[in-house]
Amino acid sequence: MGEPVLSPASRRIAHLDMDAFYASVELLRYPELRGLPVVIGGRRTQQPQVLPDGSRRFARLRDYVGRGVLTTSTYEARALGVFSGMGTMKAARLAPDGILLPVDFDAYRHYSRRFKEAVAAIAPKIEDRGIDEIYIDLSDIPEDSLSLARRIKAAVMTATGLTCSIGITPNKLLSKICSDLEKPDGITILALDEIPGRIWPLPVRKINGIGPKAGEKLAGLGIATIGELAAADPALLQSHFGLAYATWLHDAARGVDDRPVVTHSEPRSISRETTFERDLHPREDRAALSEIFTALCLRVAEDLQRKGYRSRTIGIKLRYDDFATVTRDFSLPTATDDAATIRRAAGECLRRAPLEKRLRLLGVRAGNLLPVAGEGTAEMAVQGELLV
DNA sequence: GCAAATGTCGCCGTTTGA
DNA sequence: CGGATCAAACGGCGACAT
Repeated sequence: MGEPVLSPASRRIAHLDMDAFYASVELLRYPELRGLPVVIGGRRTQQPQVLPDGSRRFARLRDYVGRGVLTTSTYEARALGVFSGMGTMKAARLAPDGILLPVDFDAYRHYSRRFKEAVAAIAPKIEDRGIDEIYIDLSDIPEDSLSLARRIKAAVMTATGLTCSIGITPNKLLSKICSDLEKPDGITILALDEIPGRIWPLPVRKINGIGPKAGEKLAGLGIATIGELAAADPALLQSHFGLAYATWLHDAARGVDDRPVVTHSEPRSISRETTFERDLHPREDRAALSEIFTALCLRVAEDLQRKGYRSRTIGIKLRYDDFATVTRDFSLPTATDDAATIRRAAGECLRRAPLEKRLRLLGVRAGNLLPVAGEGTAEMAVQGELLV
C-alpha cells in the first residue's frame, strides 16, 4: 500500500484514579469512621457488629490472626505506615487501633460501574484498567482540560459520592504519573515542555512498568530519578536490560508513549486460586487438597460458562511453604468449559509438579480462550482454519 | 515462621512441521 | 537422505499491575 505515513496528531489523554477506592466505598456505609485509620482486607475478617443501641462495633487490627494482606488503607492509616499489599499481621503491629473491615467486592463493582458510566456520559472513549481506574481519550472533545477535568470529577462525585484524581497529558504514560501527583481529589495537567521540571525529579519507580526488580537494578547503576534515566547512556542501559526494555526505558523517561486508548479487549485467561489456612502436605493432606482442587476447577468452569468462553489450555499454579511458585500447563484437543474436563487436565498438570514440600497456595487457570456463542469473530475464524 | 487474588505480557528453551 | 534452517506453537517462569 502506498499510504503516506502521517505523523500522529497530538492527543489529549486522561488517567482517572479513584482515591483509596475500597476504603472510600466503605466510608460511605460507615460515615462514623471518617478521619480514622481504616484498612480493608485480612481474609476471614469479621463484619462489624450492630449493638443494641444501634451503634456499630468494628474489628481492630490488633485482634487479627491469619495470613492475609491488606487491599487498601485510608490516608489516615497510610500516615501510620500501613499500605496495601502489607501483611495484615504486620499492619497490626504498626497500627493496632486501626479499624479492620472485610472486602466487599460486590459493593466495589457496583460503584465502579457507576463512576465509569458517569464518565462515559461526558467522554465515551474509555479504557478499563481494573476496578478503580480508567484512561480516557479526550482528543476529540472541544473543551479546555481544566474545566473538563472538573466536570468529570463533579459527575463522579454526583454518581458515587466519591473523589478521584485526574491527570491529563498527551499520553497514557504521563497521565498515569500525573494522576498520582496531587492525590487525593487532585487535577494535574501537564504539557510536554513541563517534563523536565515536573517529571524528571521523580523517582524511576513512578513510571508504570518499572517495578521492584528494574528499580533495584537502576539504583545499582546510580539511576534514581526519571531525569537521570533520561540522561543515561543508551548503550549502558542496553547492556543491562537488553535492547527492547532499554529502548522502552529511554522513551519512557522522555515521556514518549504512543499506546492508544483501547476501548475493547477480550480476556486472555480466567483463573481462581486460594491460599490455605495452614500449609498442606500433598500426601498427608491429600483428601483436603483434592477437595480444594476440584472446587477451584468448578469455579473456573462456572466463570467460563457465565462469561461465555471455552478454554483450550488448562494450567495450575502451586506455591510452596518457602514461597517458591511453579506452574504447569496442559493443552486440550478441543476447548472446554466443563468442570470435569478441566479437573482431569489440571490433574495431568499436577502429576508433573514436584510434590515433596508443603503447599500454601493452589490455583487453576484457563487460557487460550474462545468466545463461545458470539458472532464469528476474527479469532474464531483463525482458530477454525487451523483444524482444517 | 510474613507474603492475597486475579490478570497481562515478554522472554526463552523446546518441540514440531515444513 | 541428512543436515541446516525457520516459523509457529507450546510450556515454564518471572516481572509487573491493581
